[in-house]
Amino acid sequence: MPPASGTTGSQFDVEQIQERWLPVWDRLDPFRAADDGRAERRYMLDMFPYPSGDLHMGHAEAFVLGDIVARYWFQRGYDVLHPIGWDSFGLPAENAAIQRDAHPADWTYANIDTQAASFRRYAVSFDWSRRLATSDPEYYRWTQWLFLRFRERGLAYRKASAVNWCPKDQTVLANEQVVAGACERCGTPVTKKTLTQWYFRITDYAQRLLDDMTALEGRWPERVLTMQRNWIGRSEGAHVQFAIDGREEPVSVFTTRPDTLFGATFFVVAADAALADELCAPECREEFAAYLEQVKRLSDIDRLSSERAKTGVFLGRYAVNPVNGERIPVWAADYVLADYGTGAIMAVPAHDQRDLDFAREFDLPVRVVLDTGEPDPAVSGIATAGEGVHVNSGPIDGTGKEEGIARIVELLESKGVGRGGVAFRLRDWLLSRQRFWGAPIPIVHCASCGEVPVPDDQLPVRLPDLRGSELAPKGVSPLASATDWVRTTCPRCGGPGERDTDTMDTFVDSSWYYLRYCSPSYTDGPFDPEAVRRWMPVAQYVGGVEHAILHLLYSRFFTKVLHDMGMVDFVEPFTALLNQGQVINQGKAMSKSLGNGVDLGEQLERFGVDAVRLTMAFAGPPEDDIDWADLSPSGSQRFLARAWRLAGDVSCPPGTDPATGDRELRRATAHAVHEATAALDSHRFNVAVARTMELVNATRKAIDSGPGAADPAVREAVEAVAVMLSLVAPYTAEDMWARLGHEPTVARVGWPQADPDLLVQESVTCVVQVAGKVRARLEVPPGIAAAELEAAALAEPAIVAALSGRPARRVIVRAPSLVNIVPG
RNA sequence: GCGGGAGUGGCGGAAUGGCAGACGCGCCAGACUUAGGAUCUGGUGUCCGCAAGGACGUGGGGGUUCAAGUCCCCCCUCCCGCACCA
Repeated sequence: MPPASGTTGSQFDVEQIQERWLPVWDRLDPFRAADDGRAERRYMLDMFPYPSGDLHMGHAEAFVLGDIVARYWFQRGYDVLHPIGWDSFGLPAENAAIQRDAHPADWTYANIDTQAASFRRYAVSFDWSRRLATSDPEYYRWTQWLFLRFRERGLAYRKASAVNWCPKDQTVLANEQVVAGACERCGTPVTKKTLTQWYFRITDYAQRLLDDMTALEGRWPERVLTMQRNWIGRSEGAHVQFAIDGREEPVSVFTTRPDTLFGATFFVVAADAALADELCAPECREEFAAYLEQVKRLSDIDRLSSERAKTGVFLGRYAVNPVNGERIPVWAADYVLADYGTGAIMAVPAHDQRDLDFAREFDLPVRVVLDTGEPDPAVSGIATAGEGVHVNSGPIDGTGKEEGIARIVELLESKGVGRGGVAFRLRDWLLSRQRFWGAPIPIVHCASCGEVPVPDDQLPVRLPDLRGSELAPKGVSPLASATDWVRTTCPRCGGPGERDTDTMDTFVDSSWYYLRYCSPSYTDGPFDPEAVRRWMPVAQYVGGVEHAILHLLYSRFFTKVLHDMGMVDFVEPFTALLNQGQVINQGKAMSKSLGNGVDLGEQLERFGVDAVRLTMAFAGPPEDDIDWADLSPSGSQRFLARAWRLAGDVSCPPGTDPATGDRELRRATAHAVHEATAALDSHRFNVAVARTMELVNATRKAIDSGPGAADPAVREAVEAVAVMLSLVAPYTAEDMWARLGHEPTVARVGWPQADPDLLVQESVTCVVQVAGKVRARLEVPPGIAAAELEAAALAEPAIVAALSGRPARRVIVRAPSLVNIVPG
């Protein structure tokens, strides 16, 4: 039997209210997705958490915002999918396991249980039946399955190259995980190491990842789109072939300024590219080898330092400029990147600052081919990279930049030595990790068959049982030491084989979890295509901007691949994205070293769940950072108590027709509902709360000094308050609902409708301005005619006075709210 | 350097080109109280004024408009992202 009354007494007892309603909600399970086709479906997704410990203030902020959206949709009658799960593979679990001499799963699943309990108490409207964790074998089985499908399509492949290496975590990192030359996770400067690793061919999708962003315009934060565009980094230009003395094949370079081709005075190859080694003449070998050693020792941080002088060595070879046949020296340098374009460039020192710096360092010639009217770069040291008129450029002399580019590209194409084209900054996604706690790469290496995929019916390839010090980083994957696990038979020939000992980047796990939620226990594939058709794409995604590139780009890539495989019928997974701001304290990010951390559990203990949720929602626009020191959870608690007391004051019985109630309060209710609805639709949660507060104030006034507690309009108002509060302060709302004589749960009773008749005001305050300044106010009927309003305004004594005899040169009337008189 | 975003009371923040400062915090005063870190009421942008009232006011400067926090141009400051990508 659900309790038909709320907590008793006249004191707002937070603790008692929370204890009362939690078990009731457990029993009712009010937020399970029906998926029965009776209502329009909407998918509200929060970025799933990493189970690093208990929930913190940041989680509280992010999840309350998503929860308000989900609860609002529930109230509006949608069939809402609002799932929760855990991104539960990853390094911290391994470190904890080493420290405690335990298995990473012990720590991981204990933390998941802790967070789940906290989410329950925090009253997030999850469909708990869909709970998943990426470290569950039933989940990573399908991560492995997807990897194999990608491989079949040529989208997962192995290659040797110089990769980012974190010396502390003892693992490779994807480009996206290197921030300013340091490991995104631990901040250790990243070094390079040549290894054979697995990659996803995300570069095949670069153009589509870029193009499809137009559909996200206006629905995703602009800065996220910008960051992705920058990351993909599309450049237009030309590929130009340079013949090299003594080499059969020409070397192609990419340039965005083919119009400056006549100004190329030397040629540079990335020192760490295979090409440099190949091109090096025997007499330069020694010097080159020494230089290469020096380059490899540099960390990215040192290498990227902008103050650093250019370095390089001459390779003893010459390249031939295809447009003028000029022989130019070939150098190796580290300012050219091995993995962008072809790892080689034509250097035009007059019009590219980097090339100019290099030329000045090594006394190479500088030839101006574009007159921009600026000082000679050879003298000033400043390359002129803008617009101008071409000189010393044979057939394109006299042309500008645009035309010069077009003409050169034409010339190159006609001679068969180049073509117009694009280059992307985006690199393929390095997915192997030399770590234990991740999804094993389902490949067997066989001496006679090579790379052999593990057959689907043998998935998942489960992790061996390693624990404690067995997981300590040693530069190769801990899996390699599990010899019984590594040794296997080749699925193809039956001979001896060895398992791949790397695991997948955890971003692979999170690139498809939103699909798994649609059918979390499906056993015939990663997801039931029908369920995905019903729920996807995600209508609203909520999460931190720290995933602007990594997770969101990878998920978009996965979705497009799955689309091409015919498994989904959409190309973008997340229709709308909301980036919540950070919770900071005293102007700074919370941190242990600053000692300014705020403990979520302690806040919840002191102020109650609802007050903390309300404080987060009311603080300001959801995407702004909120400084906890500026806020007042105790003020939130006071407000909730005030709202709660209203429910105890209502004295007409449930079901009373409000039509006979006080019209002024009824209008206030309609107005509050109307405004709150608009605010919620545009994610202005703080404004929605403010409108609820106004209604509480108006209702208090009506009870104490208006029509009184027995007026039916009072009940109508308080019931509206309870429903509006059910999004933000579910405990308080539920208890109010019970005190009003209703059964639980208020969360599913439906959003109030504002009666349009009540939204029309009986009279409107019209502002009368003279020369744009307010000089009088008139109470007028809302339907007043413009001419009548103008006459009334001109007759107003204060207006006559303000005009002081001047005639009205012009009168602007915006009936019924404004009249502006422009004096002559 | 390139790109993105933001500057409104003591504070967090409101405001389809149409009454700037909603709502809240804080503060002041009052009521009820043995008491108040409870509750309720009123006040609270700045300046002048006893008041009525007036002037000024959304980072700075121009502009468009009957009317600008809002639109346009220039400048200043702050935050964020990228940063040898040829």
